[in-house]
Amino acid sequence: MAVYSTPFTLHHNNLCLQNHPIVALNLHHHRRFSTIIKYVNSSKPNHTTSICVPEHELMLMNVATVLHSLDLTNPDQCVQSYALILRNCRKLHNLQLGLQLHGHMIVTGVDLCEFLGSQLLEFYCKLSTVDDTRKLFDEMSERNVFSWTSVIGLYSELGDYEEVISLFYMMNDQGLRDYKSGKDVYDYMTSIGFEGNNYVKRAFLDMFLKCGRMDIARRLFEQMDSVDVVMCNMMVSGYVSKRDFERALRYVDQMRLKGVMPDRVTYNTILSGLAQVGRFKEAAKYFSKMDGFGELEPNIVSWTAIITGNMQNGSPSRALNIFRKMINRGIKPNSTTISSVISVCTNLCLERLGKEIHGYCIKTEELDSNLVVNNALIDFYSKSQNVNNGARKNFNKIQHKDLVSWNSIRAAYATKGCRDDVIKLLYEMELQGFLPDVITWNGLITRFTQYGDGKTALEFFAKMCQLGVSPNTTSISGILTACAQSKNLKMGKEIHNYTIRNGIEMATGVRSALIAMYSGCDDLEASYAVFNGLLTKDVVMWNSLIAASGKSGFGVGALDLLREMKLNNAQPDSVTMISVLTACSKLAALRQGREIHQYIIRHGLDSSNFVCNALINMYGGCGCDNPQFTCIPYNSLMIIKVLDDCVEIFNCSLISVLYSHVRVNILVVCRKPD
DNA sequence: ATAGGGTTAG
Repeated sequence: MAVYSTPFTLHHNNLCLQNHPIVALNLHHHRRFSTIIKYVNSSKPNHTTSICVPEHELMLMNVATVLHSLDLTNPDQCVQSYALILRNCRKLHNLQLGLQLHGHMIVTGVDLCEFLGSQLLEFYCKLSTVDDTRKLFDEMSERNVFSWTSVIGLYSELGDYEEVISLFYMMNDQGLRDYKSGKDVYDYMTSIGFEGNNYVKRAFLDMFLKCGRMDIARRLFEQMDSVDVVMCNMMVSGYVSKRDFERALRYVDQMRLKGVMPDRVTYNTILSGLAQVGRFKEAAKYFSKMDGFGELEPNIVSWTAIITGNMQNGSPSRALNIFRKMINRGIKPNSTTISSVISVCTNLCLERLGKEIHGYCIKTEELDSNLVVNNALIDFYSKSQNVNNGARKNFNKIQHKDLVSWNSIRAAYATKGCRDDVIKLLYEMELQGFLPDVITWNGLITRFTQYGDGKTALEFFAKMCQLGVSPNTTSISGILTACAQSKNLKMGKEIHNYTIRNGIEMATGVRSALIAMYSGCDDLEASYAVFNGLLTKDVVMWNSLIAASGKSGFGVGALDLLREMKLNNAQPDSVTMISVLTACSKLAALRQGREIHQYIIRHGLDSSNFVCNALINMYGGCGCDNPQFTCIPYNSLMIIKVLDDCVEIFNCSLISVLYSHVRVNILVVCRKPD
């Protein structure tokens, strides 16, 4: 593991510090102290001691010793000691000592972190006055679920339901949704027969729905004396988020029976749910139902739901078409629509359109200053290789940056392979109080791999593990690709073992990455071994092995696999075609290439531009000149024509040719030469 | 105070 030249202290990992002399000394004190506390707590104390010294005095004496020996340069150890004493003050009902300790904490300036704060608060809750407890709670800068639970529990015991609910809303606002503390409060309130008004019930309904406890939510909903459209929509939304559209629709019927008419929010909820899972036809049905229906007329939310649904389900060009239709209808996009469309531009490498939309944003104050829009723009400029004048400018513009902003700007530098800039940004971010998450590391791993620097990608993977961030399947696939890229078979094998030990080798993405890793490290036999070891072989696995064989120069094997695949009743798809065509190209196997071409036409796989490009490549690789292209479908010929024009007129390299309905609309995306 | 659409990895 390389040592960074820049300061790099993202976490206080104290595990490795235990051998440090000062720390060891402190640990010694800590252990001694723990023993005493354990002894004080013990229900059967040692007779000789307990007879002559009362428990409280013993406690005081030893606490004083510990406080004097606290090593203030080791915050972690201090926190542990303070917390331990506080816990025991609580158990021994020693208010005075706890207050003294709080005073000591203020004097020494120990950081009231989430953990210590929650311990101190719990002490105040149990032993001190409500006012003092509340004062502490309000002044605490970091609150975790335990802190909220303590203070909510306090008010619920006092029977101050208004305060319980108001704290509940505050907790939800801060993004802390804790099912257990909510359920405790709820159980407590129902147990003493407190019914609560509809406001209270609505707050609980919200909580149970967000925790996915449909059973409790449903019971609560049925107990309501009266329901309004908002509460019905909450139920519909709950089922939609569970992807249970049938029940969601049943609630729509039910609300009609109760005399509540579904509104635009009801339809938008269902619409967006369907669009998010790619059920566009049904979504469109609801959309057209709303169309021309006065109050239910699709609004910006309805349009945006359809656009993002298409975007997130692999149809970005369709998302763009819908966006254009929306603009033509005179509907003004807002920040939500814009950020989604910028993401489309990023994915399709639509540089001109992206810049046009950026221009539109600059003219509108609301869009220009929006965090999410600017985050999307950072990524857009990063993917179009414009770091300093694009991504960085938007990053600097953001007043209150969030983790996404930092992740995006770092990825921008990673795209260019700037390792030092990335490390500097990690350090700067830490100073701002943000910790890197799994997306941070995955972003760095994949970008550095794409740049061709698998070594740095591996370095960040190690750093990620060292900091205790658990790798997920994306991290694993990424790091396997990095191993292939840097031909690091040893590390690749280690990762393979890791996946087996942790039971994550079953994920499709990981399996195909394993196959690609071994072939990339020139061990095609191992790729075959992984494949043969699979119990079920889906088309993705076949494609992975075919691609691996082709790339390793074993084209004959790739063609064999295609035959074998058909015999095993696996249906080849367009990805299969691309791989086998590449193999044919390398083998100059024109006869097989033509056969595959026939297969492509028979199965209608020629609508993908990638397949067409592979066909062009195959005929070219087999030494066919232009006349031979007559056997290529009409759309490919057009692409070639456009490609030639492109090179001739603009003198640029073609990176991607996109078309939805080729005869009608061809879109060529170009990149200036580097 | 309560319901619908958003950005970063793959």
